[in-house]
Amino acid sequence: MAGEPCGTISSVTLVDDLQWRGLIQDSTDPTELHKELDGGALTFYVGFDPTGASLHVGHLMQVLTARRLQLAGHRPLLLVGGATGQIGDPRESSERALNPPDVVQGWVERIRSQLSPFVTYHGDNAATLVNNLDWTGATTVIEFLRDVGKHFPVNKMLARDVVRNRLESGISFTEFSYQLLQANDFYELHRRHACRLQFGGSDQWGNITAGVDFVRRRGAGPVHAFTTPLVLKADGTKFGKSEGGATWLDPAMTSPYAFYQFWVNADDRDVTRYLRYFSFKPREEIEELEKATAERPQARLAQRALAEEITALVHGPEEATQAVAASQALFGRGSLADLSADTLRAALGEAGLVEVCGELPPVATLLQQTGLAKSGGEARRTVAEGGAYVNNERVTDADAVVPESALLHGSFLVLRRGKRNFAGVEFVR
RNA sequence: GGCGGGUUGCCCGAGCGGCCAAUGGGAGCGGACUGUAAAUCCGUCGCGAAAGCUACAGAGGUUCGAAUCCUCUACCCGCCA
Repeated sequence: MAGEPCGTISSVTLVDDLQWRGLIQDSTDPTELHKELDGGALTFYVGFDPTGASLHVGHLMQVLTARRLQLAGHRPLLLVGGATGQIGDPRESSERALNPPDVVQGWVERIRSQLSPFVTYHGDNAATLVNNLDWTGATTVIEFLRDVGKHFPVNKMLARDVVRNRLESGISFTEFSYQLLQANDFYELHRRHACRLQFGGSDQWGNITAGVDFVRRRGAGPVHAFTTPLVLKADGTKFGKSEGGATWLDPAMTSPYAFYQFWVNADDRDVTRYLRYFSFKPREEIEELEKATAERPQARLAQRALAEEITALVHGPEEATQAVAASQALFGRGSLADLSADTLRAALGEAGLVEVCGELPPVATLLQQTGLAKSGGEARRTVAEGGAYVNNERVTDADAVVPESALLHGSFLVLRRGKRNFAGVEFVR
């Protein structure tokens, strides 16, 4: 897992570094923020709502920024929203479906353990994992309406972008109330842990400033806040999606190999920005890589460096090394037959290896069994389109059975769909 | 509470009794060109080898035949109170 942070970055440079990286989109008071962040140890918080079984690369922005602040000597409170996750932050499009409480509870546990390796729990600025259900769960409706609700003018709440946009299509009182919970979180963390800073994604700006105001209205503070920018892709599609799904941090949902591939495939126009956002490499090194991308984009040096670093950070150095080796083996120039059995097995293991016993089924079935095609029809279509390969040779007949003589090292087949989707078959007699 | 409008495939959105597995766009997938990049062009896009099966919010009904008509239920959106 991620290495133990140990305050090595000089805190004098923190705000400059954050700014150079483009990590600060909005902030409540730039001067004050500067003073706070470049001053002594400060307690800050960032929240994650359990809206699924795992965090994904989109959350990494916040996770790694928290790590960055801790490395600079500040004290992180990582909040998992056991309460807010049961309510749902209003989104632009439409009302969310409520998830059952026990399901949300399960997700809370998973996300807590997922977050924990990114920060350290030792030293003066040890991190703490908190759950807003701890203070929200026991509150009565009357208390909440008196102590929290009273400080929220509905006219102001209605003016917020997301809410305003939803007035046409409709918004439940439940979602409308969401920002009260988040605002109250900031107050509670200020009260309990002397938290003085909250950050989050730019879509959280409204909720965050609501919290800043709320703390002040209750006579506490002052507290500060900033947001990180939304990660945008040059082609306009959503960051974090790849091969038809989200790129998850959970290795069971997105393998370390697939995770590595996600970063390796970054667009030239995006990769330097990603390096600044996500990498912990020093500025000079990142600038070198930017130069390399400008001069020789086809070498993909920046993509490789980024992919290896982030994979190591999320899945550990060993998994990262495996992913690199597997990628080299599969995408390398050389012939597959030249790879040693161990290398081949390891590479295919990363890409996804399926065992087949008895007799080899036709190619279409293999494509389906390895997950390269979702259905038999899709497998056949892929072959018809000329997108199916066995051992890097295009397959023309979906019903063809691969002869045993084609098995590499007597037992392996390398299946490929399109240019970059690999899977392996291990034939067991 | 009353009245009216809506709910279509991953998303948007046509269809308004047979010719509809359902026009079109987007996303996705494949090919060509490349650099595991972008842009572009081409193809493809419910499940099934096929026969066929399952689908147009849900449940019933009318009909030889329904996504299309009727009834009820759920949800959404308006207008009036």
